Amino acid sequence: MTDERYSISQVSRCFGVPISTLRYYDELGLLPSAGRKGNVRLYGPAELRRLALIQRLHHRGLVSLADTAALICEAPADDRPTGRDVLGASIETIKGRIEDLRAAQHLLEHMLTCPRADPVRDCTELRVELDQAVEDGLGALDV
Amino acid sequence: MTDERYSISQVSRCFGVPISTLRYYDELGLLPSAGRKGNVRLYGPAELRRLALIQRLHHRGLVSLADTAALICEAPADDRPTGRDVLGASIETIKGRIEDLRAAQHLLEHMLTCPRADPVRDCTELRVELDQAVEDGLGALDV
DNA sequence: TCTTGCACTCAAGTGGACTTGAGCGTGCAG
DNA sequence: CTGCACGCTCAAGTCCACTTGAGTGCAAGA
Repeated sequence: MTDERYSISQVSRCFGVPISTLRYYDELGLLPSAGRKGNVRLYGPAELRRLALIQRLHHRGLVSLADTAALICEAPADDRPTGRDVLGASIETIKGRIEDLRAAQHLLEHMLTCPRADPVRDCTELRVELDQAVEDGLGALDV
Repeated sequence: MTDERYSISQVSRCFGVPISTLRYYDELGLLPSAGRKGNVRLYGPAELRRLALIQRLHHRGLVSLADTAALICEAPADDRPTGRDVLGASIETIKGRIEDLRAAQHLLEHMLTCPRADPVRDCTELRVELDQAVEDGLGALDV
C-alpha cells in the first residue's frame, strides 16, 4: 500500500510463487516486470493483478501456460478472434475436466465406502461399470 | 466376446491408448499383460477392466500415474492403510481441483461475455476481484 | 522363399514447467 | 572497507508421462 513498487522477493512471498518462477514468467513475456531499477525487477499493481489472474487460470495445470498467455496477453487487435477461440475452447476443456473429475470422485468415494476388502477385485457394482466401458471399447473391434 | 484374449494392438484400438503407452504401463507394473504367447503380450477381460479404471482415474492428469498405481494395485494387506490414505487424499485433491476449475470457468465465461474490448484491462468487475486477491496477498507482507 | 505385418527390447529423446548452480554485481550496516 | 543479503544472467538439470528409433524375431500369405 505504502509503496506501489515491489521487489521480486516481496511478490514471491505475497503470492507464494517461487522467485525462479517469476523470472521464468518474465522470460516468457507472460509477466514482464513493470520496469527495472538498475537491472533489478520491480513490480507494480498491474503486474500483481496479472499474476493473480495467471494463478487463477494456471493453478495446478488448469490451463497450460501457453493458453494462459493467449488468454491474457492483449492480442494485437487483428488477433482478437484467436483470443476468443482460445477462450471458448478453454471453457469447453474445463467443463469436460470437471465432468471427468466428478466421475473420478464418485469412483474413489465408492472405493472408500465399499465394504469389500478390495473393491477393485470384489465389488460387483464397480465391475459392472467397468465392464460396460470394456464392452463399449470392444465394440470398436467389430468394425 | 468370441475370443477372451486380445493383442496389444486390439487393446490399443478399443481404448484409444497408444501401444507405446500400454507397453509403458506394463513396464511400470501398472497394467501387466495377462500372459504371453511366445513373448507377445496378451490381455484378458481383467486387464481390460483394469485399463478402464486407469483411464477413469488418470485421464488428462486427474490423478498421477503413481497415485493411480497406489489406488488400484492391491496393497499387500498390511499396506492397506496406505491405500486408504491415498484414496482420501485423492478425493480431497479432486474436490479442490473441481473448485479451482469452477472459478476458472466463471472467470473465462465472464471474459467471453464481457462487452469490454479487453476485459483484462478494462473490466471493472474483474479488476475488483483481482484487486481483492492482491490485497490478500499484500497482507502477508506486513507481518 | 520372400516379403509384409505385427510384435518385441532397450536406450535415448521430447515437451512442459520449472529448478538449480555457477559466477557476478550492488548497496548498506557494522 | 568488508561482508552479507539480495538480485542478476545463462546454461544445464529435473520430473513426469510418454514417444521414437534402431535392431530383431516370428508367422502367414503370394
